[in-house]
Amino acid sequence: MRASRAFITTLKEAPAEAELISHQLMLRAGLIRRLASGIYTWLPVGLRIVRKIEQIVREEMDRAGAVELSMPVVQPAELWQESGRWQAYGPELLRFKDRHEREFIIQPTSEEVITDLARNEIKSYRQLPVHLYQIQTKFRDERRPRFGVMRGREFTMKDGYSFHATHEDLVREYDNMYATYTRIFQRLGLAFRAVAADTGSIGGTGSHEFQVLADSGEDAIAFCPQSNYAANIELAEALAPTTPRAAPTAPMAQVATPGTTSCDAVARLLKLPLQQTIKALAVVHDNEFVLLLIRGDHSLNEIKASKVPGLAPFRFATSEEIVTHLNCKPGYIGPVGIDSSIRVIADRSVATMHDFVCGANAEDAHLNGVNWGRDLPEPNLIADLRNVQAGDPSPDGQGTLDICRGIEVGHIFQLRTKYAEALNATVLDAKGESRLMEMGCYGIGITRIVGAAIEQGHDERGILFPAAIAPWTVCVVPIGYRKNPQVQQATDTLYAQLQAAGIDVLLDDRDERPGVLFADMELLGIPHRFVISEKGLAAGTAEYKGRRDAAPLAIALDQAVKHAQTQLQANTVNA
RNA sequence: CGGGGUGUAGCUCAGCCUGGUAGAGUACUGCGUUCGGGACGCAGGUGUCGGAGGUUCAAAUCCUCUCACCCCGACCA
Repeated sequence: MRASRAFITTLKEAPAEAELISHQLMLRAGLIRRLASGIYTWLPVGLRIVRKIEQIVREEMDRAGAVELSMPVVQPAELWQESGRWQAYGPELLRFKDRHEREFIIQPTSEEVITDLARNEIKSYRQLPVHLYQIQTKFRDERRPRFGVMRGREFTMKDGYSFHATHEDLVREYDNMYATYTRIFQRLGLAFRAVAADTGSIGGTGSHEFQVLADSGEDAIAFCPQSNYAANIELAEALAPTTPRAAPTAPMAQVATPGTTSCDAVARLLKLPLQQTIKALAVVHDNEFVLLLIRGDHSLNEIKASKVPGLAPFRFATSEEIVTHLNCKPGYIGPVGIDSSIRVIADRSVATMHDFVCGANAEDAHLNGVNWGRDLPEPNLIADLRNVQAGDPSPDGQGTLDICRGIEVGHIFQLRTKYAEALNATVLDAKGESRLMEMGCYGIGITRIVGAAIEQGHDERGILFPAAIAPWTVCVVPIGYRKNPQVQQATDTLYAQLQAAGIDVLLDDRDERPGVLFADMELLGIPHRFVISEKGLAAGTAEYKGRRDAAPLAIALDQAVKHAQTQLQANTVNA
């Protein structure tokens, strides 16, 4: 393609709306333009990237035995009412009425429609397994759209759904998808990690997220360098300390801590390690006031807390409620001397502490040297309540955990019979008996991948796209294309040769100074560049430079195509 | 939804406090010079100052309301 026809609309400065580097670069490179909050136009250059990602996903899904279909973006409310998600999904589900006052939604996913299709079309176990997928526009009315295309409201997702006669067969397909997703993200040229994920209301272990590793990611990942363990921090188990609780060595004493409300500040005031303090978090479940105890240097994992039997759903108590139940302002509350009707749930690490520090339930005061059994009753319940942190033992017992951040770009999930049950999707088994179909679902955030790839690959000059998803893999930049006939002829020849070799090449024929051309090609992240100049032609060479290379290389003109092919080959192997 | 912030030329922003002719850079158009790293000169076009109401002789500027957008926290590809 010729750059003069490609609708390249780059910006020197990033619009003020963008905070994240990938968002800034996408705007500057002219990949997207914002239409409304969380809603973007994909400009021609950006769309090329999206299409390349889609194509890789499509090829690998097809290779894995899935078949593509397309379901409507607009779906009738009835199916969503039948599944219960009309109520459960909440305000993120965009609803509207047609001219007949009938209610509709714009799909955030398509479990209802696919299950409806399956129950109508699939009657026998002999028709199974089936795996159907689509690459479609989704809409989720996010509370807070941000980071451009990484958390937009309208986005493109590949969503696949598989149907099975048995759970064993679902597990087989789940493993198949795990391998397929691994291939897809490898082909896309991304550094990623598959991590165990929360299965929410379904339970069990059947869910993995595929996370692109990036410091700006919204998710925290706990992984073990010594083993294969990796999990979303929401899920990663914090093991109970192996050393038993030590005997008390000090009497309990009240100490004055005026104006000192955080564990950190208390520890500094008393010159004690933060690990010796306890923070009490007051929550309310179904009108019951409950105290959760976490070690001072730990943070509460709300997902874990909401899984504690008899605690979900919970919310944090208000200041007024805290004063009512503990007769003390927040900041100085603790588990000692409280009404015995108040349940105390302690994190595993708290349960083995001794001689610890906690709030005294009196303003400007804490207690030091507190010990379980002696100064207060044993906790009503001991549970895993905290987020793991770096240095914690790995749950698989094979080393210590480290923490990194990631961007979720894929998620695979064993749905089991949740939707089949809600929509009564059954087949007859070999004995002629009716059985619910087992279901899996598998998502890939196509448009999010563009942002994630840029987040992972950029420098001060712009984007560093992996060759597989770059808008063009090679560009040819002539110096003096419109002024020097020799340059023009040599450029056209190389361009034609590269095209004939099946390479996706961009010829920058724009009537601009060389600096502008170089700057744009680098901003766009095109991985390979040839420069044709009068100087080079005199020596019979073109100049080659990889986007990540420090210095250019002179290549004989008749070797240029071969050189490009070699570079692309190397690039593919790397990816 | 709670907290913070911003709306002035396509883009980045100044002007607002202290009311009085709407500005700069960049981008755009024309001409000339320049041409291997986002050139230079000259000339030119560019705005309902987010919107509505109010105060005032006079509002981008002060007041009220409203809308949009961005950032920080609870959800998800």
